[in-house]
Amino acid sequence: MPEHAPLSRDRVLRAAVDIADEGGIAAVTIRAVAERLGVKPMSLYHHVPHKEAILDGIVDAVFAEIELPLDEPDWRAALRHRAHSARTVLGRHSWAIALMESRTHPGPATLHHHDAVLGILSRAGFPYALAGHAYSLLDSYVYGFALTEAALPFAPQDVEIAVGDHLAAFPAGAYPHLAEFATHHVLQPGYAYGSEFDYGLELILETLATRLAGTTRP
Amino acid sequence: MPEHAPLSRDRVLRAAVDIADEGGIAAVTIRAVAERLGVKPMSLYHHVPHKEAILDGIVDAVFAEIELPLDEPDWRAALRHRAHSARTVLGRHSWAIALMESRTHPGPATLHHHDAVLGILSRAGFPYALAGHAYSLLDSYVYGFALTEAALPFAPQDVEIAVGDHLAAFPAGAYPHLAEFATHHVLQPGYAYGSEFDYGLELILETLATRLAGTTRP
DNA sequence: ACCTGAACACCGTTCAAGT
DNA sequence: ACCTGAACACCGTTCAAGT
Repeated sequence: MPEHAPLSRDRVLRAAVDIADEGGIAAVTIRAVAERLGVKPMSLYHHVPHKEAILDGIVDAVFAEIELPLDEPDWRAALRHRAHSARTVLGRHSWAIALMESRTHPGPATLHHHDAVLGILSRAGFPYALAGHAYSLLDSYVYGFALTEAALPFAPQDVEIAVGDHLAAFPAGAYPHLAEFATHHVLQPGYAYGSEFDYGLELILETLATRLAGTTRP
Repeated sequence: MPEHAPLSRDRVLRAAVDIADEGGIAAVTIRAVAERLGVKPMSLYHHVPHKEAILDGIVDAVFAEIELPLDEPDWRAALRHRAHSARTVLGRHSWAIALMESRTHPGPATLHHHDAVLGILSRAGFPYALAGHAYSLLDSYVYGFALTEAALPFAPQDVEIAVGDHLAAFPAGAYPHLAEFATHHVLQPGYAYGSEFDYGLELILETLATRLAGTTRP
């Protein structure tokens, strides 16, 4: 049984990520992590100073999963790849989005991630100011989209039923634009919120390309 | 003393918001809310079914604070105003950003907010598809920026000191692009991460305006 | 109707004790 | 060195009892 491999910070973090994926961040308790590892709660404290460190650690572990195409010469392709990967990873571990807000101790994977993205912008010839704009805009968009997607009041696959139920529960005429938008757009066959991601991403990348073309490094 | 006004769902939610503002979302416990209201923990259950309902309620209360300029004829001005207000409100209650991810029961203020934004887009002549793109993009950006800003590993006012410390703690050369970007841009006088918000917002609004000009309602 | 005391099954964490 | 049992000060919530 791999359960009895020696305990380590890494095994603690992996168990915590698995528990969060299955039951949300609230399910991550010292006692639950210990039980999954076949160990007593107190044993964890020999590998991790306190629960906060576990939370910092699993956020950093999530960042480590995001792919960074370091050998991609085309900056737009590289940033597109990073954005898609970030969205996939954050979709798989949606508890991590909420956790980011309160974690102000970036780990090595997080710092490496930021370093790599700045490297892509630098090699593409973005002046510092424009690189700052680009990074802020792209990051905000990607994390924000993941947040919005996670907060949808229904699972993406049953939009029709869920939105229908929601609308039926509304006081008649209380949210006219919402009702109109739902019936004429969201409830139409073929609609999927997820596909909005690419529209926004491409709009941002295209506009940044235009602005890059109009500058030179100072 | 207003402490002895009759208890109500509203007073419970207001107390919960105040506690979250002061001590973060973890400080919001049934017992703490009760104590602030000068009442015993069990009394809250006569006005709120369980703690989850308090969390749903305070997220909705935060949405209610965001200003919606319903009488502004210029759609860009209206959306700009909404975005600035959302950012201010989410900055004041940064715990709410994290909470949004797990709240899938939108309250009346949240629904009214979405309805109003869709109304602005509709009156501006956005076809359904473009309205969907615009809303997704703007919302993702605004929430994502608030999230990113809240997650900064230092208070905005002491970037210089904090970033300096962080860089000093790095293994030499471990994050070269980050170090270069920090010394040549972030640490320069006059830099403030907060001012990135307007760059991204205006880029999005401008590009949406261009795309709106190229469409007609189907 | 609204409020509450006691109790239950949980938390994270300390400390002293085991190997 | 690594692991653990017992204990402490907390949680949210049920239930029966008070006004």
